[in-house]
Amino acid sequence: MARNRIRLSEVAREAGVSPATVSRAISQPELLSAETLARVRRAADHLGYRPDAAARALASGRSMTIGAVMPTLDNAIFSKALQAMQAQLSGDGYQLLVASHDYSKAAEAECIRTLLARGVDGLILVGAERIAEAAQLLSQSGIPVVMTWCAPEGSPSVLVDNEHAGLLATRHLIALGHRRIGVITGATRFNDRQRGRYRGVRRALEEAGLTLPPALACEQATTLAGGRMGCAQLLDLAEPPTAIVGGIDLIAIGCMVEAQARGLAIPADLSVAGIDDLDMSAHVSPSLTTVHVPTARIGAEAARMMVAILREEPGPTALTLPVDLIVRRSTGPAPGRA
Amino acid sequence: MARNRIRLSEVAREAGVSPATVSRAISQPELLSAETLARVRRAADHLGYRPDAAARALASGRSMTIGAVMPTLDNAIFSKALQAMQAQLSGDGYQLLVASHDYSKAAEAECIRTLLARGVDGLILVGAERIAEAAQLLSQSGIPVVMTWCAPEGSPSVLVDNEHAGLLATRHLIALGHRRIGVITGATRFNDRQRGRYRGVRRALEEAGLTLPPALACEQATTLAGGRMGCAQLLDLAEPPTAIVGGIDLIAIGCMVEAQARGLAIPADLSVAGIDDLDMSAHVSPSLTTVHVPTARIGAEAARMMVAILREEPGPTALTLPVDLIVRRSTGPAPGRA
DNA sequence: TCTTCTTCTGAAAGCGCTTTCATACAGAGT
DNA sequence: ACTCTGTATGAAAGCGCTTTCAGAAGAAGA
Repeated sequence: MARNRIRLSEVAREAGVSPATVSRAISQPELLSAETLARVRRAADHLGYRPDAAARALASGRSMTIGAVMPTLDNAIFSKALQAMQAQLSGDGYQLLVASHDYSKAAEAECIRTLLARGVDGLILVGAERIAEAAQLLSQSGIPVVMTWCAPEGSPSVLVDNEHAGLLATRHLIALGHRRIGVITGATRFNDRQRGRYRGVRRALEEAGLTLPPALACEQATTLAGGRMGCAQLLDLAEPPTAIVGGIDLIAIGCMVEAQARGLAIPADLSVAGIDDLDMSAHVSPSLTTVHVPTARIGAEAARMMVAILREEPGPTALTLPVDLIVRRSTGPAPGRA
Repeated sequence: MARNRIRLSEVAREAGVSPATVSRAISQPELLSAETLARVRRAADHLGYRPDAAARALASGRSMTIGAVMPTLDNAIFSKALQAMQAQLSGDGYQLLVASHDYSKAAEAECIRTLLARGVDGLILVGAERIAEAAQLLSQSGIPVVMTWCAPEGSPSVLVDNEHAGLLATRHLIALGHRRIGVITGATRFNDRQRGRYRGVRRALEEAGLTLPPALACEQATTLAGGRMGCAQLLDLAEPPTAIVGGIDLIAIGCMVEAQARGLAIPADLSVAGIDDLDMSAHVSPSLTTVHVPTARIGAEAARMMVAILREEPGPTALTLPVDLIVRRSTGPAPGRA
């Protein structure tokens, strides 16, 4: 922190008012007479005054900082949400403090601890599931928490119905006549989003009286490479599936790449559907049928909700954003039913 | 900020020492006797004491916070660098304060202003070019700045040789016999990285005695869609190029998608090369020939350098990371030279 | 003219920590 | 025994701002 900066007291002297008045000019200008306000502003501009955030935070008990804890930044769905959060928050004078934990629940707790120590005014988290220590830190802290993607009933949240997303993708494949449908998800153990999507897939199959043989379901890293590996595994089965649902688009695209590398035509030999609707999904070839998840809006709405809560504005404190099926070229009739 | 937190003075009372001693136990434990230190630690653990970051920042003049100003988070190269920075910094007890400006120089200056007001101890920036106002803010602030990707001589930086990257990609195409080579870059006006790459392309062409007709060079958004549009533009020429260099992989991949959508075979009808080496570039079909840029390492090294500067450790203050050509399947001999 | 409000401004007490300076004490040297 | 170090701790003064409380000044009502 630069120690040679102009201080509030110097502005006060320059403007011929007390420090208290300068402080009010910054945070509660409506309390001052127009004339005084103008004088203070002129002095502040003239000296190039910038309030010291640490001092303000200490004196006021508010840091104007929101913490965001994400699994990773290295995945468009999260970096996009973050980008939207940041844009929304900075419009309201807040700043984002970012931490990521690479899908480790212990690291997540550590992130939360660090951000709390930084005195964030609120915390935006991904998913509902965390270790007891983290949950305790949160409840002790007394600051508002907004959860995204998944959340328990009753807590402030911006959600998507992951189960419904899985359901939509799978129903679409069933409607196309597919009966052997495979599913590749990310690790479900520490990831309630993937778990919900997987549940949706199963429910759609049950609805249609179909079963999901264990061999047709596998878990992989939530990356393109993971998708390739999962697809390879399914295609190597004695009875490979005619369609695959990927728990996220990255996995689905990995499937397509692997299938094409093996000389299969998509969708003639294999249909592939994803969930997320990344930018690139419309551009891969063939374009990917997927379930659109409004990632950026999740970020923006979470930020908006956080600010509303901090300002104690009334308003809905739980929001579920719609997901919808986007049919493109990567899915088609099951072989033999064209 | 929670106001019901345990304070340092309470720990002091519990441990039967002065507040100064507790403070030293936190930041300069080597000054205390083993016995006192243990007593203070026990008391702190027992009460669940967490120091208040704002108060520490105010009293010490150090916020233990580093600001990072990125063009966007919605591009893997930056989110990956950020992820690496964050991992590196948190190991050293620093936290990242992130801001993004969507390639607007005015917004960038505003980001810098905001982060400085937050009292960051250092600033990591992308690119060397910024408006005068921003440059002035930086020099006035007196805090260390590390620039990444591009930087003027003499300032602390972690660079890649963008010109060399453009050169490598283009030389490779020339070696394959291509003579009409098109180039699609991001806007070069406010982006010194893209400008450097473009320069490299031109230099390679000049070396080979080739020219770059204006029609074969175009600027587009640094997105997949931008690549598609640029490619469409080049392919619609009376004499389209036989090879295209994309200023970033995203553009190159967009080129491939567009060319394939028009029924062209890659690389038989058109060769495409990118620069960056995104994860996905190895997995698109055909896999993309590109110049590897060590994005994550840029982030990690910038963070490391920043900490070293803050600790006044000696060490190199400018680092240039190597780029190298990765030949994959998207480039091949020029038509008629197979 | 004298209250009674209202509106605006100032004085001063912190916010929770760090850090300088001073002090106390133990051991070493003479 | 007496100074001289050096080490371990404490007292107290801030860091730069916010906010409570009180007071001044002017407007309005009686």
